[in-house]
Amino acid sequence: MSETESRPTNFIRQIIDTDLAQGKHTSVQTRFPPEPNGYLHIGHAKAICLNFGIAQDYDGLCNLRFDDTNPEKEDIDYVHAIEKDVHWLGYEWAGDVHYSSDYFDQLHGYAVELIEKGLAYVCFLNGEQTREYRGTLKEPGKNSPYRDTSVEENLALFEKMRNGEFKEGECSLRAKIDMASSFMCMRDPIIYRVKFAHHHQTGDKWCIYPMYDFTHCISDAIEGITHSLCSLEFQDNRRLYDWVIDNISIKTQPRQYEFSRLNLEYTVMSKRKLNSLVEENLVSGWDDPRMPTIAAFRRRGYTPASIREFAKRIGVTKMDNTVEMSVLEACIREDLNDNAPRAMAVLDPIKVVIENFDQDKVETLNVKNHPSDESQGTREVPFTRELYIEAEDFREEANKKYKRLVLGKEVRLRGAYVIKAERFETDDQGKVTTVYCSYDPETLGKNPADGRKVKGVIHWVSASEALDAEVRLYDRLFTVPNPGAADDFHSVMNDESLIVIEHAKVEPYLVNAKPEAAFQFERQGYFCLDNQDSVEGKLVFNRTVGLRDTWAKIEAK
RNA sequence: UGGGGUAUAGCCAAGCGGUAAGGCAGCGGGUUUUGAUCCCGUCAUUCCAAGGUUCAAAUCCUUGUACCCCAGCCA
Repeated sequence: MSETESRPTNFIRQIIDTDLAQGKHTSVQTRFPPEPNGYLHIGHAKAICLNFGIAQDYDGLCNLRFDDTNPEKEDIDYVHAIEKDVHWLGYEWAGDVHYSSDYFDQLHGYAVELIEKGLAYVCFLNGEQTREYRGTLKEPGKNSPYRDTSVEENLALFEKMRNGEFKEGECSLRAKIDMASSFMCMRDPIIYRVKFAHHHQTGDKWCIYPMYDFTHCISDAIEGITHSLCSLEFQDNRRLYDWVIDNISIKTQPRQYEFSRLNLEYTVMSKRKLNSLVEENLVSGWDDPRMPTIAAFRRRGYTPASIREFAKRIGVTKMDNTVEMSVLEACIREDLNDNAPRAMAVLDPIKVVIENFDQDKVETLNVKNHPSDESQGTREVPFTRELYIEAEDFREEANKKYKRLVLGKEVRLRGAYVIKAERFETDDQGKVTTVYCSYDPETLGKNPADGRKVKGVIHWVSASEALDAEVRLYDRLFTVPNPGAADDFHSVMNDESLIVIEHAKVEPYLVNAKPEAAFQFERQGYFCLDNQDSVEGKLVFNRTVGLRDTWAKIEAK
């Protein structure tokens, strides 16, 4: 696709422009810093495109850094999944992957430095007491009784913490700042806690782990990050970020800027809710095509370019926002309209018998793979006496607005002939099973010579040559735009978010389909082969997104 | 009067004292062997509200209002 050529403009890029113009920086260094405790979702994609996009446009660098300071919640599997997602989106990080845990020795050193400066102390208040001492939003906290322990003793105590001489929760290292600060995070925040946990990178080397606020700013400084971009909820934390940097002997001064997270209509983005969808088997897994995860979008048939374009279109601001699904859908349709080869598939088949076509003949038709892009070539599509068409494409009678096959009238078979419905058969329930037609052999690749107008065009496949395929039609997971606001999201789940069509009929050329590669099934939408369940002998297609359907609107009126 | 943030169309979003970009969605029309695509047209006399400054205000000032975030040894 042709991604919008113009460079995005947003308040962060304006800050960078100013910094560069004023000589505050000569180059730009950003980072994408996920905690490896889950799968990336479309909201992370926004952050990835922001950070890597800025690095690209400013000839700078963007690091991939795993913010792995809480081993209990993290797993090496997530780091691999995240690396894959970032690469899939089309980005390359600078040098090796970084980990906050790479800096545990240095972090420890800076903690000791704070203690030596009288700016940190070991506190033996338990969790409950710590909370009580912290005060409330409107009332100041009070000083910990351990706040005035001598530097020497704190040094010894911290050493004992490090050596595993205290139990988890027994004590913590706290920065000595201001228990009356209006910023809750400045009320002597805990910067190290005891955890006898095995770490996926550092093994059992440590039994104390640094907290986010202490770690992140120092990691940024160590890596020479110039602009540290994070989401809005860290605005208060910026005061602590700056306090730490200002009070340790480190030369670089990274700056933190905050932007708003992405919210998407009809889905949820919180890790907790996504996790329960998986845990409760409400979806098949983290990559269930209905999920908002990167892995799910990949499996569903979204392209990296479409996600990047989406990130560009939604912009970057500090405003709370909830983007409509239609923006995402427009991005993938735009890409796939240009790039997806066309094919024909019949999802709800009824038989058509062309009575004046030879019984055993298989005519090979050459059909264009793309209506306007000649470079995509043609393919061979077999035409036979018996075909399948979509059940909804035939009616015994209909008004002039219905441009499909009607008894006694003509319609064009896409890429083939004009046919006329002569009679039909139904089953016991009255459902049409077979339509007997005649075809006009003079209409292949041209209109009827006598000037008859045939305005309808329908898709079809050869009954004998078509392949069986399972087709999965996905829809939004929830019935309301903001399911996150519901008391119980279970009550607003869309029970028709997945419709499985077991026996769809697809044209034979689709046997060559590759996982995740898109096709447009003409008149229906964009589909790709499922990357998990499609195996030799069993084709499984996922609907990425339907075509715009103005007929549905007309019909609804 | 705890603090930190944000208010521009249905949804995103430009705008940075000189008279409201763009995208998505919608609506109307044209082309079309996909009811797709494509093309054309249309869509904020007004920027949360009310005052004020100014020749000129979405932009500056004042006072309000609404919404989001902060009291994890999570990130």
